[in-house]
Amino acid sequence: MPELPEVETVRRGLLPAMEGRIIAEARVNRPDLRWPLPERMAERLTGARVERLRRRSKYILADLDRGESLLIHLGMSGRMLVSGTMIGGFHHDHPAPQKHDHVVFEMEGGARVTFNDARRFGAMDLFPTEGEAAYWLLAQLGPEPFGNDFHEDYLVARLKGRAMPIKAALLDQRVVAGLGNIYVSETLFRAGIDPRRPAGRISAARIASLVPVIRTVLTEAIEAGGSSLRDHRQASGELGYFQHAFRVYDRENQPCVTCGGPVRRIVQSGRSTFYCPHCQH
DNA sequence: AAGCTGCCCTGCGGGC
DNA sequence: TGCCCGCAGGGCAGCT
Repeated sequence: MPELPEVETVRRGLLPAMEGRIIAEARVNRPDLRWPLPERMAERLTGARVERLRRRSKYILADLDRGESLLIHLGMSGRMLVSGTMIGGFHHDHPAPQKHDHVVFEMEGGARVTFNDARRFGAMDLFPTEGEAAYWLLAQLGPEPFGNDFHEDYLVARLKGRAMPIKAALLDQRVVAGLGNIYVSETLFRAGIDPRRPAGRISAARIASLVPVIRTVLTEAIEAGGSSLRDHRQASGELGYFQHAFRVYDRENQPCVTCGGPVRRIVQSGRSTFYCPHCQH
């Protein structure tokens, strides 16, 4: 499900319930998600204070006051839902427990945060906060799209000589962190680049043009609360609405917003790509 | 070493 | 209504 905009939307929704607050009780309803949960996770979290709630790529990171950080990944179907707080002047009651509620945080002050993940491609782990750079799930990640390390010269150099299609290259989290299947298709459409083209054979100027396009697409998506196709919910349970702004994603055979020709769907490395063969070269 | 494919898992929509 | 198939916002592991 969640790419950078969805994860950022969830993080922002969790901030008032979690940042600066103590986890009064952590409950773990099963021993594993994608991988086994860390040893004694419930005990290691219960009583800890969340000093900061950050995002890196598609991961939410909660720095605790005990030298450890909690990593949360939503996989494809993961949700983090807040209840028991005031939202927009109304009290948000605790809902009935749902199937696939795998981890629950009761926060001091009455908020409850529930991690629900039907497909269980999500993950949680604990790592030493000081050891973040060496931590295996984060060590290989490329620059954040909004960070200073992500710029035109970097992207041109990083893709130079690469034979893989530009679609696959932008999906590679070592090149740039946080893009997924939706936003790569949307980015390449806006940049007018054919997703099948070998990354290293696209002119430097056109590769450079991807940098501001990526930032614009992600910014617009965050402002819309992400894209809700199937699973994505904000922490409040609300839907995102960027799917209404899709120009090509999930629009197979519908008219291109620019030329009116049909949007095409192809499969690249096992995943759908949507593009306009008339507008993208 | 880069670049493929398979696979983890559940749920849903469409066709018959 | 039920069954089967294909497909889904990710990314690791194991090949070539």
